Amino acid sequence: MKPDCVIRALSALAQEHRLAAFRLLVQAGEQGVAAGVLAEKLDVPPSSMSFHLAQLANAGLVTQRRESRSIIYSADYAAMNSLMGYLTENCCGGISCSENAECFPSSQRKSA
Amino acid sequence: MKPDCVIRALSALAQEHRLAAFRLLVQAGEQGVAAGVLAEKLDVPPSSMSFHLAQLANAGLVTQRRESRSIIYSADYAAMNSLMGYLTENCCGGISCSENAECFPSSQRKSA
DNA sequence: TCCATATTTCGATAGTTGTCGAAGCATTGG
DNA sequence: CCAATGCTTCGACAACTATCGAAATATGGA
Repeated sequence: MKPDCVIRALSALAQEHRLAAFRLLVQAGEQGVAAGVLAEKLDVPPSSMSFHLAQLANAGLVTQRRESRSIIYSADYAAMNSLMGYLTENCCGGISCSENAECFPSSQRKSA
Repeated sequence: MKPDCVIRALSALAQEHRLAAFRLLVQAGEQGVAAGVLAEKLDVPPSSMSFHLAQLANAGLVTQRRESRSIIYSADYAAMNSLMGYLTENCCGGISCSENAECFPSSQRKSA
C-alpha cells in the first residue's frame, strides 16, 4: 500500500460520521447497507451521507452496487487489511499480525 | 479507546509529514528523535514541524521530554496499540491480532 | 551577563473539509 | 408517461487545517 493511499484511507476514517458508517458496514458484512439506511441510522442528511460515502469509496475502503433504487455500500476488507498491514509494518515496530490474522466480515467469522 | 480519541489519532496520522514523522519515531524506539532532527530529515521548517508534533502529542501518539536544549519526541507504543486494537475490533470484523502480537519499538524487536 | 542554539508560539493567509438545501438523475410502479 | 422513491451533484458558506516567517522562550557555554 502506497503512503499516498494510506493517507487517504486514514483521512477517510478520521471523521465521526465516516468512522461510524464504516463500522456499520463492517458489521453488515458482504450484504452491505443502503446509503439511505446509513443516513437514517447515523441521523445525517442524505446529501451529507453521500458526501462521506464518496470519500470512503475514493479511499477504496468501500464498494458500491446498485440494487433496484438503492445503492448498497459494503466494506472492502482487503483494503482495510492493507491499511492494517501498513500500520503494523511501519507504525508499530514491524511486528506483523497479518501473518496469522486477517480481517473478515462478521458473517464469515460466525461460520469460520 | 474512545471513538473521540480514535478520531484524533487517525486525524493525526492522516497527514503526510506527521505519518512520516511518526514512522521515524517508531523506528527510533525509546531513544526518540529531537524535533530539529525530524524537521531536517523531513525537510520541513521548524515551526511547521512543531505544529505537527503538537498534533501527534495531542492525539497521545507521541511523548516529549527535554534533553538539554533539545526536545526529544518518542512514539507511544501503547497508544498505537490501543488504536490498532480499536480498528481490529470495530473496523476489521473483530478478529483481534492484539491477543498474540503487540507493537514494540524496533530496539526491543532486535533484542527480543 | 551575553550570545548561540533549539524549539515553540503567534499571526497572517491560502487551501481544504464538512454541512445541507435545492436541483438533477436513475429506477420502479401505476 | 407521470409520479414517487432513493441517491447524487451542485453551490454556498462556515469552520478547520497547513504553511511559514517573525518574535518569544528556554537552555547551555564563554
